[in-house]
Amino acid sequence: MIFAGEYEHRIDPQNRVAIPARFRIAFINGIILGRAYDECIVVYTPKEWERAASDIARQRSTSASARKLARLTFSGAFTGKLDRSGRIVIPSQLREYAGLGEDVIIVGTGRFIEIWSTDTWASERTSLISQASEIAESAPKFNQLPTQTEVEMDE
Amino acid sequence: MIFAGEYEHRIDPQNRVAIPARFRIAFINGIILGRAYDECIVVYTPKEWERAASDIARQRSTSASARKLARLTFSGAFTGKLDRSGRIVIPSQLREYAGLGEDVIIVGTGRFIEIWSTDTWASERTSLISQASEIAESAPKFNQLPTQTEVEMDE
DNA sequence: GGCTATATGGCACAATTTGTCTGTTATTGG
DNA sequence: CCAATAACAGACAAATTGTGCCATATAGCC
Repeated sequence: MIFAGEYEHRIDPQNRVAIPARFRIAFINGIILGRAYDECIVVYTPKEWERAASDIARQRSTSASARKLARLTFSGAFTGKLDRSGRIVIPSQLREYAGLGEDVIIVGTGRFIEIWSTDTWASERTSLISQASEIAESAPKFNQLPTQTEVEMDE
Repeated sequence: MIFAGEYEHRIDPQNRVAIPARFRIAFINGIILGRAYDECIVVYTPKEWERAASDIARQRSTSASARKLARLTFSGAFTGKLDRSGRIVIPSQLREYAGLGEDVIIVGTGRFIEIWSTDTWASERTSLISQASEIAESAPKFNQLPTQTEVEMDE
């Protein structure tokens, strides 16, 4: 499944937020929330998470940089599952990291989802749009996923 | 099982600390605490400990650095098991080494867990996040564990 | 306009964490 | 060698937190 679109949602007093209904089938086997490299939360499907995590977990821990990468990646990752009404709990560490208030924006970004604070997203969005053609130009041709790693386009 | 997330816990007057409930199934056959290469305690599953230990023990003892590594690793390792409420006793040597006070942070870092003093972790965490992109790029693709050493992503 | 499906608020139960207590073992001093 | 005290390990219990379930309201769609 390819995730796309922006959706406005609200975090309840118990730190839960509803995943947009159209995305839920992708998370029946669980959901992984991670600290993104940007000021937001990444949401992985188990499959996508495995792809991102297994290489990192396999590294030898005698290397300091390997340990750092593992720590960075895994310390910010939380596994969970949807409740009966399609919600997930947002761990406080991630809420704080992404500066989430009550209102959040859930953004589909292809192979995964992102959760942004409304304000942060607003400025990110503006900046993206205004730099659109520069961004498109800088598309890296290297550093791609293996070609046999086919992305499933439908469900 | 892949360990992930940060969890705040407290050491009781008898130097015991609870392992986060979601991690416990991995330790039903025992638990090994070791002096980490960084300022924290590493927590291995028996399986993972065996893998790490045999890697080191296999080396020729004609090499001075191999002997030192073995000494460093094994002298700081303690075996134990969880009590009925999922707690382990932290040996005083390790407590002192990691500078643990009452409050500790238990961090999942992939194949094992780490126990940090709250303060030390706070600064490590900040440093990791601020260097995130450098760390991500420095990821060594070499020096991985054998591929047949599959990392189990789910329970 | 009504109906279906989705989002959100609240509530109750269950599980987890942590503090305490007791029994046992080891150690030290008489 | 025995006894007393201190440390440790195990078990128990309570309180807080978290999780799951249900009900209601809202929005979108036919």
